[in-house]
Amino acid sequence: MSAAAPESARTLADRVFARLQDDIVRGQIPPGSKVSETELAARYGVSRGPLREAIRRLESRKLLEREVHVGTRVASLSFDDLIEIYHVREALEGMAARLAAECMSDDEVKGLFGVLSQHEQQQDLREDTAYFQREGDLDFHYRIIQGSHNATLSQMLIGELYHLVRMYRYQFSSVANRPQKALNEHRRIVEAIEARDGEMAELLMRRHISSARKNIETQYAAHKAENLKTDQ
Amino acid sequence: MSAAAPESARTLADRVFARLQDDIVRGQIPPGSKVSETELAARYGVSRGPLREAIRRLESRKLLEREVHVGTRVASLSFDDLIEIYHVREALEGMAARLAAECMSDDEVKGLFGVLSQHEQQQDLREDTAYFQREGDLDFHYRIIQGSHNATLSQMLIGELYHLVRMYRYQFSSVANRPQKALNEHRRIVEAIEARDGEMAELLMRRHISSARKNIETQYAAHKAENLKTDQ
DNA sequence: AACAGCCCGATTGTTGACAATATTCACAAC
DNA sequence: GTTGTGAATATTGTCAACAATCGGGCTGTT
Repeated sequence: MSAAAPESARTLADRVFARLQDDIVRGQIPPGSKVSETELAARYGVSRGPLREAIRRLESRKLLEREVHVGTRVASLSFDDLIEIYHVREALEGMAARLAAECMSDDEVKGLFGVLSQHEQQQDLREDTAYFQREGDLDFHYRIIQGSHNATLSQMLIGELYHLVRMYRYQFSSVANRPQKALNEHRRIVEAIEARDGEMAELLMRRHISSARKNIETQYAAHKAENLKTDQ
Repeated sequence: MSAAAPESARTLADRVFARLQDDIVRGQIPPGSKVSETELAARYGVSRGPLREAIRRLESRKLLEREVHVGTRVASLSFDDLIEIYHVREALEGMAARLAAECMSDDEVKGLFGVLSQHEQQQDLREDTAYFQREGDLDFHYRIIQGSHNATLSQMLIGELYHLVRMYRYQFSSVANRPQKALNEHRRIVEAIEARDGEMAELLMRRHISSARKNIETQYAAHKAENLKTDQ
């Protein structure tokens, strides 16, 4: 299930935008591959007009890269790109947690606890927590972001950055590999929000995301070392 | 002088995108006004195809709002929108200052000092500092953002948010009204960066932007009170 | 054999015409 | 006077054809 269009959008261009975005994020179209307009138009049963509008929008979201008179290719995230994204996430989601602590309604906080205990139960039930954790992790972060009641912030995180993060996760079949630790961190963030302690919520969220980033960085270092070894 | 296209872009759609964005930001097209595609196409001497692509991209940047089968209108920033943007700026530019302190080259730091003393001189020369301060302020912030060496971060701030901020400033003929205080804050931020103290740089930058936001909020309150008075 | 220049095919950029939808205005009914 | 219905109109959404540009391959020369 994807977080695509509200309901099948009213216009062709919007629909093809949603479908194309989904195909890119899920890796149906290989990252870095060149895509032809006529080919895509045929694939989605659409003329090139609406398709080009969709392409321009996906270009704005950094999911496609265009070279004038040459063509469009699917974005391919480097590790460096991902690190950049995590720095931005740290800043933005930290602020989101702070605002959520200040602005969330009591009902929203209750819902947040619900998500939390649900994830903890799934954690108990299954040893293979990775997959659930992956989507569950997004659930949790989504809720807090929306809880900030800041549409600009939500748009930047959910509307722009998260597609890139999801694409990366599909691309590298990457899963959260410290689920228990993450769950503990989640709980403490929620507790700070419940206590309406914005400063603490921000601090904890930033640590949470910073940890994830450092985790990626060490994986990257290991990966690079591995490649060097096999290259020799 | 605008921060528009690198040089007259290669394609019509790109050119009309840059020109239309400039016209919107500078208020040549009144905020909130409905714009017709045929009208715009005539205005820029372009057919509707490229124009629609430009519109989609400006829609992504929140400079245009579209309603299906109804039309497109120029975005009109509310005070609430601006407050939202300043919260995001606080988070992102705080992170930018931190990264700048860690990543900037010595030359870049030197250039930052140059901008600073230049602004201080202008401040000395003229009592009417407001206008210079407006562009100078952007200069300063631009430098630090680029100094983060984080393209994603730069794109979000310079490529997306700043157009909205600039549009707002044109819309309300708003100028920084605490230039001396801002200059002092700028200097301390630069000093923190020079000392490679990322934590301090972030803290100071966040305070700096937070002050600006609170300033706007009080202006807003005063504005609202004024309106209530005149309405009665 | 290597390289420069040119031509051809393919793809993107652009256009104008056609179809579908929403707004508007007039008119009639209550 | 207001409200609801309907056609007319203007605007957006979509399409297929045309023009401009790039990349690759061929040929000819050195």
